[in-house]
Amino acid sequence: MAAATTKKTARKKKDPNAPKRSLSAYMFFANEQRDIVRAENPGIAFGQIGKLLGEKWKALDEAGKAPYEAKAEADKKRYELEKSEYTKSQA
DNA sequence: ACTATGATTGTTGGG
DNA sequence: CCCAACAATCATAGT
Repeated sequence: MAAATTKKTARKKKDPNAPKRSLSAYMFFANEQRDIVRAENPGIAFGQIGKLLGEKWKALDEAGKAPYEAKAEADKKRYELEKSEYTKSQA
């Protein structure tokens, strides 16, 4: 299997203005974990961190995700704004 | 109306 | 520079 291109996230602009998307709770969570996990695991490889993070992510309680979800919400609003322009411009 | 998809978001670390 | 697991997202299009 040489061709491991796996173009899952093939950057394909489908929208004219492409308001992009909003971040995910994971993105905010990762922002903190990146500091924590990596701090506790100095020199940890991305392969391990990725999986380890995911496990911990779900290991968190609702309250744990709360701050991250909250950020995701705020970010979504950010996207809404972009979309607003995008839709307007599109019309 | 509903569903399914696609595109995107950000992290890590190295060839 | 880009990729890949990891998770969420969630707006849009299509039927």
